Amino acid sequence: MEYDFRRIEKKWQTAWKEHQVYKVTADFNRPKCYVLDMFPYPSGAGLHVGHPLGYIASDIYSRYKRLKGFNVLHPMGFDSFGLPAEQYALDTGQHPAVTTEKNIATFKSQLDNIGFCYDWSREVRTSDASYYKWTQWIFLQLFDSYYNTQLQKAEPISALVASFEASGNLVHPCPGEPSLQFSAADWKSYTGKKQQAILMNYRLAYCGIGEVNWCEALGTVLANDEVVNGVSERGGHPVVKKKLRQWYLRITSYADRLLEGLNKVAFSDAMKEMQTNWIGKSSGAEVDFAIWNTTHKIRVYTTRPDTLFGVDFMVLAPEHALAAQLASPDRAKAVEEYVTWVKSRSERERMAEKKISGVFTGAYAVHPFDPNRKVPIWLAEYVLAGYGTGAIMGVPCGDERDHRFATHFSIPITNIVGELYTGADAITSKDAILVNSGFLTGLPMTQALEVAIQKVEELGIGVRKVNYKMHDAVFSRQRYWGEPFPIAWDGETPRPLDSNKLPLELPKVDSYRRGPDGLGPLANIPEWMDQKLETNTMPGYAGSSWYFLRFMDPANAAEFCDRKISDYWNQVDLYIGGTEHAVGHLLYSRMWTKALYDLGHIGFDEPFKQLLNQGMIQGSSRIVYHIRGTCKFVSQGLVNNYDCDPIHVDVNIVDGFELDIEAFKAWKPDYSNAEFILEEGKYLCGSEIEKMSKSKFNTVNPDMLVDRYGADTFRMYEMFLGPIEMSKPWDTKGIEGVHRFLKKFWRLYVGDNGQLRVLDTAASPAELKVLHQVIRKTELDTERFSFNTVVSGFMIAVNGLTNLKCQSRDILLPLLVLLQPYAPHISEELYTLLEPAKGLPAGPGLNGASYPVFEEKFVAETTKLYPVAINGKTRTQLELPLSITAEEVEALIKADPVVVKWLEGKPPKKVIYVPNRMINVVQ
RNA sequence: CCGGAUGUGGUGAAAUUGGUAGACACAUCAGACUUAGGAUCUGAUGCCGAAAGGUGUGGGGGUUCGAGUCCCUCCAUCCGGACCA
Repeated sequence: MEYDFRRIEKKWQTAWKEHQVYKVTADFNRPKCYVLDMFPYPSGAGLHVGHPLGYIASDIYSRYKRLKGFNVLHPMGFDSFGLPAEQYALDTGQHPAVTTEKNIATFKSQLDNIGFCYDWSREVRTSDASYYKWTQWIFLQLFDSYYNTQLQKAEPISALVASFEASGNLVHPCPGEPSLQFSAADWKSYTGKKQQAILMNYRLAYCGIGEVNWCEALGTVLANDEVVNGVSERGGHPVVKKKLRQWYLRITSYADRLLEGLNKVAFSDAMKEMQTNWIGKSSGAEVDFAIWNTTHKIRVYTTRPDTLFGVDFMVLAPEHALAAQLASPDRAKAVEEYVTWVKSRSERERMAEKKISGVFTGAYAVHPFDPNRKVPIWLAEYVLAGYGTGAIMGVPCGDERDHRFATHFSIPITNIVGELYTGADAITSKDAILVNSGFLTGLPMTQALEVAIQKVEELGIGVRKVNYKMHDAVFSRQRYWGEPFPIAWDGETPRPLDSNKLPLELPKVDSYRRGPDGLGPLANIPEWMDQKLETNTMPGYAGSSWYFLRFMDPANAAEFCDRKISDYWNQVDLYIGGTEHAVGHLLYSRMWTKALYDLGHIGFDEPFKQLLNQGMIQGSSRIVYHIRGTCKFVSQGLVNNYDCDPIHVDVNIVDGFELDIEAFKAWKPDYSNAEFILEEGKYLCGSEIEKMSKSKFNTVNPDMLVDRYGADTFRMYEMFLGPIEMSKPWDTKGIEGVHRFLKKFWRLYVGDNGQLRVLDTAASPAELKVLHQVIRKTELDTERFSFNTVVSGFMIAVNGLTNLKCQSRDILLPLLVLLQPYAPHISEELYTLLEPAKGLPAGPGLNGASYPVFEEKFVAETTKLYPVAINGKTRTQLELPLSITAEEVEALIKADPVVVKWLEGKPPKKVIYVPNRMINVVQ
């Protein structure tokens, strides 16, 4: 009987569903394990082979942990709010809820095909009102809280009000407006409106004014990467910076805890580094520079106050409040032109720009330590308004960018490091001894740093300052398909809705066009506006910042999650997803977790104990070459003879590199009359490794592979491709090898006649050795997420057992348990054949089996085949007992004919013997 | 530009602490069985060479008895950079 994967897989998927095999409950007496995938956005394109990579890994790990006796929570849901659905609605008029529902159905059926062990009874969707009710509730918690810097934790805003009433804001300086100071009496004298405005500067979720990339023609706000050279990527319409009222999360208050928290989680060093760099903590000072002949001051932030005497110019961000005012009459026009130009550029473009640009304002600042020194003030796009104070002091001698700037604009450079500086490159090290630096001259820079800061503070022209590159997260979008804010406006003051009014449901709209004045589409609804409700919606990361909590208690109508239950399931033990979420999603969910912890709603302050990043599966595109001005296509090897354009062709109609010509003609009507110039009777395509995407026709649908080879083959092949965290191109060809393995595995149990081959005969030592080797490998490598080597381990074991003609139940039964996490269907089928009384539905099935225990004695060796190297090059091998002594080895080696030959009769200088490793003879 | 990652046969890759480079597969070639093969099985397969042997983990340099692995340096590719999710 052949391995009939189609019958087997359908049968068990149905049975597992019917018997609710994967349903889990919080069982407080059992050890738990929470394994989570980053839930997907259900795009209209459906799953391609890149998506399931992480899901297969987490499924294997979940099943493995279950066999090891853990109560495993392994849920799945959908991040179902988002822009593509809204864009699709704009284009086609279909409601996002409808397309989203359809897309989710596709995703689910595709996922079910692969045989995942999700507990679907726990499914959540961020766009369901029953879910976003709690997203809104958490938002209100953040709105109603502030960060107590004394206690380093969030507290209800009522505690802050009490403190204001007792002692003004002395104890709690304002994070949003540091210069704000008031007494208890002041506070009590303020109007309610003013009090609310002050509290807004403390709230963890707050309202402010922000700049966005506004595209009038598209009627929408664009992301940085959707803006290219000042115009929209789609359509090429002009884009301008527009000021809008925005909601923010005060994530900067958590910056230090987000940094410290990295010490208690098992993320990769690369991931920790990325988050650390994103937070970008630095320390230094803010220093005021007076402006020549005016009363204005420019405040700069610098991490290198020790180089203050090397200041040769200042640069303001073109958006800086003083930028326009500073320009001298003769420079005004140039300044204005420059500012206009920069405003059309995205932050990304500005940072990536290699060409140096800038404009002199005509104004000068006064050097803070030397009132006679005039420092020219420039504007340049390399200084960003959002970082630090939006102004820098230019020290060309000590900073590479400043050096390039000074050189480009021929600004004279002051040397403060002496001979080290040759005029060619900036000296960025902190090791130099300062010269030409007033009271700092003669000090090493590291010491001067401290001296300079003290002097700055002493003179009252600045303060010591810790700075973060990270800024508060914009939490509102001028979009439709997102969570509405539970906020109603009372004039200028936002009022939270009562939590018993939640959820504030997203209303149906007739049009998804923007509202007036850059407001979101909700502004088009009269009933919405009548209630003065907020017209923004929340961003994509709102729902995904806490979904791991809802999975624990998904149906709870009274709370976002029962505390007893979240205490049990606790942190996610293993979180799997792509590095593209390295900073955004992970930092936001870490912040939300910390805030919920501070407010006493959960008992842990890091959401993810361990993080595994899967690599991206790239597409391997296929290219055909169209001869310009004809309907002919030329094979890849002959392109040089023709004038042709490369065209992406659907990879699914190419076998390896050979194009299926008939399929190509049928692919698009334009090509029905195509002619081909072949080489050796074939049309060969070119190839290119790039991101998998529909537009490049290089996506491969898992359904097709599951249909052709089965889910078990597909699962194992995805793992077999290579290390999970590595990016690699997809190549369908290799799947045959894994499929052959499963057929071979099947034949180990079932003979050609369809009879079970398994007997109750005792296992031989050789068979036991194979079994225990594979137990060890599977266990060790699954624990360290080296799934690809586990698959080869299985292949080696099956090759070994086939050669040994193994039929012993003692070997073949435990082997099924080992394979189950990787290939659950074939394992379940064979298990039921071997153990009819324990298989479903009579018993718990393989899911209830327990993991085989590795025993060293079955794999122990007494000898080792040693490689023998002469001067580091392996020349021969020698089988020696492991118990042999170094003296004995040396004697044997000196007598060995091969060794003697290579030494040409001369005695060896030294024999290096590393037990159980190798032998090296040094001459 | 900034940040992160990765470079090993024709291809995907493997290689506890530095210790036989290329396990396991794909592809290719040869053979067996077969009416047939896109089934199955056996063998070969880094490169140069008839062989002996030489050479080989992106390039260059270093440490070491010994380097894919450690150090320095250069190059290439991929991913991310705050309104795509």
